[in-house]
This record gives sequence, structure tokens and C-alpha cells, in this order.
Amino acid sequence: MPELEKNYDAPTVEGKWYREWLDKKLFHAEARRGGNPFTILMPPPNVTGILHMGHALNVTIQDILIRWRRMEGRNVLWMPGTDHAGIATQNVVERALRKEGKTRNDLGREAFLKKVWEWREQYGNTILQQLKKLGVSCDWDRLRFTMDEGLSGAVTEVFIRLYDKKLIYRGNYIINWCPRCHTALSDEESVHVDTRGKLYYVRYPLREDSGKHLVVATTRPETMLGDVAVAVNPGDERYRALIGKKLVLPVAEREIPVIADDFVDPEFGTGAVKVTPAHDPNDFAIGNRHGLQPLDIMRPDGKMNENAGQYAGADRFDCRRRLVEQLDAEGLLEKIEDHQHAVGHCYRCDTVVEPRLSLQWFVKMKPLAAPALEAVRSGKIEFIPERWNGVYLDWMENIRDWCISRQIWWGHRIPVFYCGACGNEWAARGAPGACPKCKSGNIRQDEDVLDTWFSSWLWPFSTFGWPEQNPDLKLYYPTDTLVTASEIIFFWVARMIMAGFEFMGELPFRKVYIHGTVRDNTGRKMSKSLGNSIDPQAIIKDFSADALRFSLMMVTATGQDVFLSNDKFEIGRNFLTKLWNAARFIQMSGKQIDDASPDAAGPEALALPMINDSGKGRAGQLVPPFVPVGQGFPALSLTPDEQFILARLDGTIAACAENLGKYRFNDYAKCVYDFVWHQFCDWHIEYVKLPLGSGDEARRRESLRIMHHVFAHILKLLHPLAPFVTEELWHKMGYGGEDETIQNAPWPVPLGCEQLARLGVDQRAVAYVEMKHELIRVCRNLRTDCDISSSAGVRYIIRPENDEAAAQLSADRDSIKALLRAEAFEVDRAAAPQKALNALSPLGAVFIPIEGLVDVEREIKKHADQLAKLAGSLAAIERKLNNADFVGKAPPEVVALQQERRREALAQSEKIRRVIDLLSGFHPG
RNA sequence: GGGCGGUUAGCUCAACUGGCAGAGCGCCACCCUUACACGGUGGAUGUUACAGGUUCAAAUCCUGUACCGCCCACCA
Repeated sequence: MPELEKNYDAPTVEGKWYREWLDKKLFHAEARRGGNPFTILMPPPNVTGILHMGHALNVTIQDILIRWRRMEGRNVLWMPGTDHAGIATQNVVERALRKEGKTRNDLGREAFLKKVWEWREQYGNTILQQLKKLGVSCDWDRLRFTMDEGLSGAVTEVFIRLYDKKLIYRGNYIINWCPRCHTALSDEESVHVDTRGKLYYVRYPLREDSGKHLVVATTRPETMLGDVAVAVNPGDERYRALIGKKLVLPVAEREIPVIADDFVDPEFGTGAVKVTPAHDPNDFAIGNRHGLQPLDIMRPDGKMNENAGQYAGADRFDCRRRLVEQLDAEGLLEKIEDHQHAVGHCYRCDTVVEPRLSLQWFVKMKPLAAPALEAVRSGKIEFIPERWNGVYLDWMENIRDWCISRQIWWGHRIPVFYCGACGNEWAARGAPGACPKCKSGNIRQDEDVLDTWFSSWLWPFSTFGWPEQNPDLKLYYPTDTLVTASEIIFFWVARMIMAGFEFMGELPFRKVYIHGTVRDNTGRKMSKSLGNSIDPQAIIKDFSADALRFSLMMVTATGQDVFLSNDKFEIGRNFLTKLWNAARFIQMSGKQIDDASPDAAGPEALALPMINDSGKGRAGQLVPPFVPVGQGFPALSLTPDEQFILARLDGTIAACAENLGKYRFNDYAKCVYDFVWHQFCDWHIEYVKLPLGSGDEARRRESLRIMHHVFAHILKLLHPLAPFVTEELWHKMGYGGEDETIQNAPWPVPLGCEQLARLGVDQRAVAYVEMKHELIRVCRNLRTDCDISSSAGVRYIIRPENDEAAAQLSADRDSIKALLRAEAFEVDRAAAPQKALNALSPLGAVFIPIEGLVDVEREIKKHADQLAKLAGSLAAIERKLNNADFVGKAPPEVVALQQERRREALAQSEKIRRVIDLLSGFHPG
């Protein structure tokens, strides 16, 4: 057994065990293994990505689920991969080119794409390396990329199927256009940001009577150059007479009609709306209703085009400023008001999005949404926490068609071809040589590529080789739980569900666990631009990956946002150091035995489990308890404290399973934390120092064996949270052979009271130890109250409560004495509280018989205060019990509980009163 | 404009189906007790945002208010 270093040096991904996991393909799932599959898809990070806390939170949760299920013996597959992130990646590469003074057009499509692939070769794996440092145990051999050949094939296949079903169509519509990225965006990619803008009131003179004018209000005055009409509500009395009249559009000096449309809200602005069909979705609709020809006044780069007359070439915002000045100078600007409204921004570059009329490809979503809606409505797919069901359903019910074409180069090119000869348009796999209709070779492919999400939405099955049917796809689809953030419910989750039903005929996953957003401690979202992000790499360096994972889970309540600051990670670091030191303690104790009895089997043998968790036979089944260990050490009966720790361990095992099953990762982490620190370390290790230090060899070995049993279980319970250190300790403690990993150690199963009893765990002993702990706390308080230094030897006398307590205490005297570091601990049924400090415990009254140390007045006051407090709570209990409604309506067990409390409170008061009487007797007066 | 979440100890947050409001950090006192000072022992700290209501019983359920934060939305 390798000795543990005194200073805890956190194991890392560079360490021995992780490398071996990878070498041995421990994470590799195989269909032929069969069994009960458990699949998780890692949300593929962008190739351009670098690891941030959101990733860390996301993958830690998944890794916990995966390692837990792996230890349970499931056929586990965790699919990793990266996303080509069309616009984002293209932007990154273009930025690099710009530094060389070039644009993508200088290179041309082919050469540019070559550059992007080179970039991805060089930097695309950064995030994967970073993920490994966190200990994520995904199936690295299956790594996929959305631009891989297989996945690209799936994209083409899906496009063609939808195209043939007429669910994909091409048309001229108003889309969100990013003038910086030069591409269309989907509605989801345009993020609305509340902005303090201006509302400009502009006078449009009447043609017939230039002295009169109609005032329209607009937030984007530059678009007036594309106005083709002004609309008013047909019911609006103010304007009824103007309907059908002509106005002169200022600056452009064009004639435009006044039209009537129900869309116009008479309450807003002036009740008259300028109609600009080429630059506003509502106006586009109005224009269509009235047969008006749209007039495009802008270029793709956001500068005005030749239709803008004198403003041609001006940037849209520059144009706005100058145009307003001109209007003002001409007396056509009525007023400017402040106006709060939501403005769309490009989700990749934050540029203000321009609604723009253009020819794009769309997916008709309503038919796809139907089964996906049903799946969540019926509960076949569940969101956790539940409230996201509503968000999802709401979006799906109001789903709009999806704009999937992008005017960039990096991505899956739209597999549609056009014939220059006959005008034929068709979708095809591969590169056709000629038009299928007229056989002309004069064909060209559509220039656009598909939205990145058009490949991501196929991830649950494209990663398994779809459309090819194979054993992997059959076994591992559908997956189990999708773990992700709320930001991509619409982008990704909803679309995967739709694709799953459409192309696989089945849901892609059963559960969607939505975790919170990682924020800094002032509640702001962590982001590079704010400079408030905590770099997981730095945390790993300073605190270890295990500490990062453990701390994250400790502070993350289910589905709530996480507020982080550096010091939060001390929780995990301190805890894991504590664990390490507990291991050192056990190991040092083990060595003592080696030294003392050289013929005994080594400490490794001590780790023999008492309970059948070997993975063979029925889980949790008992093997004959207390298999003799080594030679000449017969099994002994368990001490009360050992029974106690085994009972608590069993409770912890049960609690872990329950919390994991409910995705309550913080409660899971907390219950292990509490058990390790406050049960095992605070009490059991302190307790066990006596038997381990005693000369009784058999007792020592037996105590040590229980320690190892409990500690091995702790490591297992902790492994999903802290994989590195638990693996390290698993081996260093000798629990696993050289080639065995804790990942394959069977997950502990709770035994329950009955089976525990067969092991020799008596609930009465468990109850006694609980009271013993309370007694020890009472004694320590007593000593503190009396200002006796903890190093001074103290003599305690206890007068036991009853015969049972007397027997238990007498048998356990030495242990209590040791835990108190007392000079003496005497059990005396006849002890009378002489001139002594005294206190009450569940097992009996305790005294420290030291004359002269007693401040009688203070003692009386102390007890009187206690009595008063007790009287208060007693009164509250009485009030309840005297309330006929309470007794009549509350459940019987709640009433019984109150009665029990009253009984206890009364008994306690009586005892305190007696003590006060006694103390008063000492009173000098 | 619609929807969702939050408001609990000095700070950051828990408290699953109503039944004695908890943890970590910080704070105070004492302690280098041979696993651990990234530690040990003990301690202090709450009108659960506010106002009503339901109930024997409310941090928890209902109604409303205030503030903070998200998401969605074509009122120019």
C-alpha cells in the first residue's frame, strides 16, 4: 500500500489513473456489451469555444450521472463532440485574415474554407482538452464534429426529405439581417435588447395642399426613404377624409398614398404609420394586402443604396442623423420624443439587426411541432424543473417558420441546384453533373449554407451513423437525459425533439434537465466582455478539478442560477483535504498493526467488505457477516459506535440514491459532505482512536476493518463528484487491484434496518450513541461554562437516568472519558450534586465536582434562564394541545409528537427545578 | 405588453408532499489533543420583503404591493 503524502497534492488529468482510463478505453461503450443502456449527449461546444464556468457546471452534472450509472452497471455512453458554429467560426477566421489585411473575398470560397479547416485543426480541440481536465468521462473514441462526413450526410438527407415533403421552401420575406456578418439570422438569433431610443414625428405634406400635412411617428427615420404609403386605421375619424389622398414623401419627393389598414393602432404615436415593406415585417404584410411594391433602400452592409438618392452610400445611422437634420431644417420635423423599445441584435456580434426583405430558405415548422408538442404535454418528455414545460409549450404553440439559409461560407452548403438552361430547381446528394430534366451541364449549386442548428438538431441520431441503421443506433437511441442551459431550449432542445419524431419516429430523450446560469457574485452573467468571468482553468490550478466540481455542486440548487466567487471553491478544497487526511489517519492506524503483528495479513485484506457489493449475486445481499480477516483474529461483536456509523452510512447511501434520482445534486453533495465530515471524521475517527490505541489486537483489527469498510463506501459515494482523488485513494488504500478502477466498483445499495440487524447493528445501540454524543456535548459545555481549559484534566460524574443508561454508560466509560479527554468519567447512580457544576443530558445529570469554581449565583441564573426558555416553548405546546381544533384536525402523529414534546419539556423542567433547589441550598444566604 | 424566477442570519444560499427555520463563509472565545490550522471545541445572530387571506398550523398555499433578475413579444 503506497503511503499517502502528508501534503494533499490534488490528482489531476495528468495523473496516472486518468491516462489509464483513456488507454484502457474504460469510457468506451459498445453495443455488443448489450445490457441496460444509458446514453447522454453532451451539448457540443463550439469549436471556437474556450471552457467557461457554464461548461464546467454543465459537464459536471452529466459526468455525475454517467459515473453513477456506470457504477450501477449500466451500459453507459456519453457522446462528445463539437459544433462547427458557422457564423462564430467564420468570424474568428475572418478576424485573423483581417490582421493580414485580407478579406474572405480576396481568398475566394475554396481557399477560405481551407483556411477555416486549418484553423479548426489547430485550435478546434482546445475546449476538448480543457474538458478532459475536468475529468469528464465521455466516450472520447466516438468524438463527432457537425461537419464530419457522416453528419454532413445526415444533414443532406434531412434537407432532401423535407424538401421533397415541401416542408422546406424558398421565398422572399422580411428576415433578420446582420449587416456586419452579412447574413440572414433566424428569429432566435436576433436578441431583443431594451434600448432607450427616440421616436421621431415627421410631417408628410399633402400633395393637394402643401400647407397641410400628416404627421407620422417612427423610430427609424432613415427607412422613410423606402416608404410606399402611409397607413391609418379605417375607423379613425381624424384621418377618414385623407384615405386615398396622396402625400409627398419628404426628401425623396415621391408621391405616396394614404391607405387604410386594421393593423394600425390609433392610440400609438399619431395613429398614422409610414409603410416600408422592404424593411419591416408588419409593413411587408400591409404592403402585400394592398398590392404595394416594396422599395429596398439598403445594401447588405447596412449602407444606403442608390434608391436612397442623396444618401446613397451613407451608413444607416449616419443617414438617420443627417436625414433628421435635413427634416428639421425644412420644418418637417414636428418633435422628437424619448422612446423605450426593444431592438434586435445579432447574437454573434451584437450588431443592430436590420429587418430586410430577401430571398431565403425556410422550414415549415407547424407540422413538425405537432408530435413534439404532444410528447411534452403527455409527459413522455419531462423538463426538470417542471416550469420549463410551459416555456417550451408556449414557444412551440406559436412556432414560426425557421429561416435556415445563411449567406456565409462555413457550413453545410444547401444541396439545391439550379439549371441555367431550363430553370429547373432540385435537391440532390453529392454533385450532379447535369440537370435531370434537360440534361444541360449548365448547372450551379445554391450559394448559401445552412444554419448551424440545422446540423445540431440531428445530433441525437446523426452521431450514431443515421440514416444508416446499425446496432449502436438501435441500442443507444433514445438517450436518457439531456443536460443543458435554458438559453438553448428553442435553438436546440425543441428542434431535436421535432427532428427525433420526424426522422426516427421516436423522442430523442426522456428528460431534459435545465440547470441555471452561472453568474458572478453581483448577479451578472459571466462573460468575457464584462471581464467578470472566473476561469475554470485557474480554479483547477488553484483548487483542483475535484474541488471545482464538488464546490459547484454544493452551491448549485436545482435549476437555480449559480452565483460564484473565488472563495466558493474553498468548500471543495477544504473538504477534499479533510478526506485525504482521514485516509492518512486510517492508513497510519493500519501500519501500526503491520508493525505490531508481522504475520498478519497486510492492511489490504482488511478492506474486505462485510456486505456483498462485489457485483456478483444479488446486490446488497449479505455474505456471512464478519468474514474473519487474517489469521488468529476472530470476529468480534460491533461496539455501539461502530453500529452507529454503519447505520448512518446506510442512511447516507439511501439519501444519495434518492437525491441523485431527483437531480438534486446539491443535496447529494451535502449529504456525503455531512457524513464524511460530521459523522465519520468528527465522531467516528475520534471514537476509534481508543480501540485502535488499545493493546487488544482483535479489537484493533476489527475497528480498523469497519473503518475501511466505511471509507471504501465513502470513496464510492464520492466518486461521481470527485473522480480524481477518489480513484487515487481507492488504489492507495488498496481497495482495488492495479488494473481495477473505482469506476467499475459497484454502487452502494442501502440495506435497511432488517439487514443491518443481521449484521449486528442494533437500533437501540444506535439510539444510545446519539445520546452519548449529546452527553459529550453537554459535558464540553459544562467545562467551558466553568472556564476550565480544555487541556486541564477534568473529572466528570454522571448520575444515570435509568438502569439501561447505567449499564450502557458503565460499559462505555472509557470511550466517553477518552472523547472528553477527561481525567475521569465516573458513573454513579447515587451521586448527589454536591458543590458542583451540573448539567442535564438525555442519559443523566452530569457534575464536575470542583469546589471553589462554582459561582452559585451565575449557575442559578443560568438554570433559571434555561427554565424560562423551556417554559416558553412549553406554553406554546400547551396552547396547541388545549386547542380542540388542533387535537381534532391535525394528523394523529403530529398530535402525538406534541404530546411527546410536552412530556419531555415537563420532565426537563422538573430536573432543572431540582438543580436550582440544590444550588439554592449552597447559597451562602 | 405577456410569462417566469427571486426577496430567509452580516454575506452567499438551503429548507422536496404546510408540522420545532438550517448550512457554508464571516464573527466571538478557547485550543498546535501524535489525520487534518484548508484543523478542533464551544458560542452569538432571524417579525422568512410588505399588506391581507385560507388553515388547528404558513418561509411554504391564495390575493395584492414593492424591489431585483431573466425569458418571450411585429405597436410604428
